[in-house]
Amino acid sequence: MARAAGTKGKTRIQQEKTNLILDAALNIFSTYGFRGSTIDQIAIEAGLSKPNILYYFDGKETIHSILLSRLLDKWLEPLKRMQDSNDPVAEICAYVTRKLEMARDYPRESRLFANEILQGAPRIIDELSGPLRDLTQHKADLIQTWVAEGKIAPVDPHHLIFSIWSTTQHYADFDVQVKAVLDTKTHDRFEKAAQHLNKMFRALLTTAPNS
Amino acid sequence: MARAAGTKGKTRIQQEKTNLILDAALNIFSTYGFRGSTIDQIAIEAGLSKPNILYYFDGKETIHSILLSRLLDKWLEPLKRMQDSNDPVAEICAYVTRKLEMARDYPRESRLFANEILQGAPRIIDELSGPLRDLTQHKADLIQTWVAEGKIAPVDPHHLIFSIWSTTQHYADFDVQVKAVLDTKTHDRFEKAAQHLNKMFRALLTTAPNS
DNA sequence: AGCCTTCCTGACCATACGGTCAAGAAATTT
DNA sequence: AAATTTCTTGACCGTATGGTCAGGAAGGCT
Repeated sequence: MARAAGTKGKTRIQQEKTNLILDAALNIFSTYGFRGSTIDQIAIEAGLSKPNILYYFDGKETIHSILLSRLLDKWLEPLKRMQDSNDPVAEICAYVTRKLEMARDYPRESRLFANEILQGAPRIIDELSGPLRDLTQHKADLIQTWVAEGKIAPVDPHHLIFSIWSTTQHYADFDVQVKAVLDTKTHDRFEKAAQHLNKMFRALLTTAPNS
Repeated sequence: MARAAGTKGKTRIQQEKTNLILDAALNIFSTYGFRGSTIDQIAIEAGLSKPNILYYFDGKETIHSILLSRLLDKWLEPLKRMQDSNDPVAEICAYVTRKLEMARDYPRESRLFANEILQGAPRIIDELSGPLRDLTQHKADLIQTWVAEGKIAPVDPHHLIFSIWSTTQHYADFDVQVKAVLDTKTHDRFEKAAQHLNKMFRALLTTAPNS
């Protein structure tokens, strides 16, 4: 009988509980993946009973889909904001910075997404082949014009984007490994990462076309 | 009563079956993660019965650990092979190439590893904090000497290594997304990736120290 | 062939999990 | 305060899953 399918459905208590549940579910799903998570875990995390969870949502699958669809909006936003500019290098570096900040501030979302992709993206393959592909193509075209105009060094736009995605999300998805490797000096890893990535992409984009 | 704990245990039939099972298990575990995989799935994949799987291995957990420990050796090898050289840039780029080839030729291993890390590395955190950390530190020191000698541009060795790991493994772990975004022109993605990554890391390592 | 070891499986068990439901507790409305 | 709606949960159900076991089949050795 799940009441609140949409977020902005109804009563005050529905608002509170649905948010509470979705937040708890995000913790669990991002940590253990879809199959690795149980409704009981989510219930405990949220401080509610299992039937109470099922009162607000139709089922495990539904909760997961809601989290995924919410995520995708937030996920594409930094790329959307990359626009034409007189200083493409700065524009791209700004995108890298935004993406890294997302990895720092929304690691749960990053891991939820990574879990889904890793396991073949069964629930969001359509989003990937549709909106994500279109947006990426659009921005790749933009980058291509920058290359054509000689504003940045020649570069494969799609693979540039892949490099940005992978390097930034790495600090969320592989955080355990990053911390294990860096060990004690782990506090400023995001600042160091920002400097490094900025340097790397700047170097790539400003290299002389020859060689 | 699982007979063959080690690979090189016993009879011909044990050899064949353990290899068969481990291969099937790698398919399943790398696709669905540990919790998302079932012994029945592995059994079907291997063309054996569930009790037969349990005859050769103590349990689901054991099979998974064996795969993980095997993986780690293979995983660290490309980095181990990065040695001091008169041409550090070539040395590092060769490492990038080797790593990308591993992503291309051993995507299952890459995904198995990624699944484990993503979910907090519960079963290999000791390996990360021990051998992986030591090796990484050792190679970071090597890179640092190259920087000190002015042979490569100043760069944070650890974050350089992270960038190499993330960009190369991306083509295995996020292959579904890569293919969805590239769509039709997907056949030569590894060649294009190799060119792009080579260019990127070469640019980073040969940039003039100023700026 | 006969004997012994290795290999294989159907049937079974205990637990975990997703999900349901009737009935009661809180809110909210009148 | 009574009536109505919303919220909550203990008990329960069917299935899936990891794992066991006794007994039989197959392979190897003399």
